[in-house]
Parts: sequence; C-alpha cells; structure tokens
Amino acid sequence: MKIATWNVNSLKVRLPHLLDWLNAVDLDVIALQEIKTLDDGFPSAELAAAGYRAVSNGQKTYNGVALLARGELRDVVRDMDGFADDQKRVIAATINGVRFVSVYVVNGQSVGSDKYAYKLRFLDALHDYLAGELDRHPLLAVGGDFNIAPTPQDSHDPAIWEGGVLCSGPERAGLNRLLALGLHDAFRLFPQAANSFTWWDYRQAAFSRNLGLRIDHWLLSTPLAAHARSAHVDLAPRRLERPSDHAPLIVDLMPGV
DNA sequence: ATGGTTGCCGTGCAA
Repeated sequence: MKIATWNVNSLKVRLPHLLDWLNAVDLDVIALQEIKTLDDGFPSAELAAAGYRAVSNGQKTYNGVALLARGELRDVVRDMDGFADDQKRVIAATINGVRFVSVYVVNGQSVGSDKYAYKLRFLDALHDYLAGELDRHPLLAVGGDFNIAPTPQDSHDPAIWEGGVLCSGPERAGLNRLLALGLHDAFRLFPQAANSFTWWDYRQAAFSRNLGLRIDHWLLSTPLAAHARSAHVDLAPRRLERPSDHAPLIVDLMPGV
C-alpha cells in the first residue's frame, strides 16, 4: 500500500497537478492539506474519474484537509472532539483496516505570537486526540503538514532557522510528545540524502537553491512502521509551473498490513 | 535592503 501526504495550497488551483500526479504515481491513499475549498466545491467527480473516493473537511480561503483512497473510507471523523476550533485542520477515516488522519498543523507565524500560542494548544489537543486514536486503532498513520522541522538537519540552514517558528524548542517538544505516544517519523526509518526537504518558500528562488525545510511528515504507529519499506519526497510536482510550495511525501507499506 | 511570492469573493492577510 502506497500512501502520500501533500499540502496542495489550494486544491482548485492544483487540481490539474494532482490529477496528473495521481495518474503517474500508483497511490492507494492520499492525505491533502490546505485545500482552501468548501466541501460543496470539492472536485469529487474529477477525482472519481481518476479512480479515487474522497472525504473532506473544507473551509473557504484557508486551511481545509481531505483524504483520498482507491478503497472505501469508513468511520469518517472531522475535527478533534473536545477542541473547539473554527479552522478545519483534521479529518480521519479507516481504509483497508488502517486508520488514517490528515492534519494541517497551525503555522504559528512567529515565536511568541498569538498564533504561536494557538499552535502549541493545537499540538496539545492533537496529542490527546492521537492517544485516543491509537487506543482504538493499532494501525494508525498520521500524515500532514506539521509545520515543524524535527531537528536541525531538517532545515537548509540551522543558523537561520533554529529557535524561530517551525524550528523552536516548544514546537519540537510538541512533536516529540506525539512520537512518545508510539509513533514513528516514517521518513527517518530509512537512509536519506542530506538536505531532504518538503517545503520551499515561493520567494527568492528557494526551491531551485534547495533552501527548504522538512515539515511534512508521516507518523506511523509501531505495528504499521514495521511494515514500512520505503519513504521519499517526490520532487516532481514541485518542479512544475505554478506549483504548491510543498512537495508530496510518499511512504510504501508492505502488502497485507 | 525589513524586501521577496502565492492564493484568497481579496484589495490586506496568511503562509
């Protein structure tokens, strides 16, 4: 089973890229973030024609997440129970016996800002939410834009990024608390090239200079991580004209999970 | 040099 997570930065704008990519890469499950569209405007027919069912938790202009699958999506849950939030950042569904979560973690703007405080609260809520999901679903895969680079090697220049938003201690502590639940950063289960990133700022030709961060992740529960056979960033969609600022992260799981 | 790029029913704001 091949799974991917991709922050598309507007599903409307990126739909041609997404459809071409789905055609080129044989994926079973895709977690999308920043779809920036209401469920009403969701391109279900186009995706169905490409062979995918979809569920979404959409919002106008900002945020919004979705899950696509070749198979049936069961027990769909939107948002985190008990965390009051107008922003649509979480959706979960069970596919082929595996529980999937697509999450768009708060960006946080800058350390010490109100949005940063909201990010830390969101991470706390995500911790409690995923603890519950793990209790119910031993096979759990959480994919998304976490807006956190786990270590200094996950930014192109620690001198610039360390301590700032996306690379600060409290954010990393929040991510490490998720891992301490028994989740594993799928990308680091395998040897990877240095300077592997998933996001590059649109400005200053950051992508062509590989000035990026690794902030998109698949977190796998221990029984699921045991079935992972590879993980890689797919740079092809980021190279296209008018791309998302993120590249997809693909994880291959052995059949029969 | 406090810039720069993208997407949004927007004309500033969030990323």
